Amino acid sequence: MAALTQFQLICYKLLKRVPSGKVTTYKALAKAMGTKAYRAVGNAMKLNPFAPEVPCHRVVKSDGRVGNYSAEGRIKRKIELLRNEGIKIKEGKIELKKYLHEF
DNA sequence: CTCGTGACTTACG
DNA sequence: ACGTAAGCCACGA
Repeated sequence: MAALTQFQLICYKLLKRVPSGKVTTYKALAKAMGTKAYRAVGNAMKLNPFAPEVPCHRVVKSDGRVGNYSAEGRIKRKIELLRNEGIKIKEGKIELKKYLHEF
């Protein structure tokens, strides 16, 4: 059962705001919630009880790299999903200039 | 409370 | 560009 904390709920809520075809970074996410818990944000994604509801695959690292992914297929799956949304990826990297969504 | 872990970031060499 | 170190926060044991 989901024994969620406030921190998690905020992460998911913000993440749901990200439209399809766009991505966000852990940094932007943490900043939007008023904290520097970049790592904690990642932990929240890992927990992700709202799997398809929360587009955790749209969260990438601040340098444009895909980062990690806990679901089946790991990073491969994440890239596939992003590509499916119309996002082009270069050697595991994303053009943040083009796809970065700011809150 | 202290400690270890992590889907991170930045700085330095 | 690459690897390492330090900093940062949340969570479970």
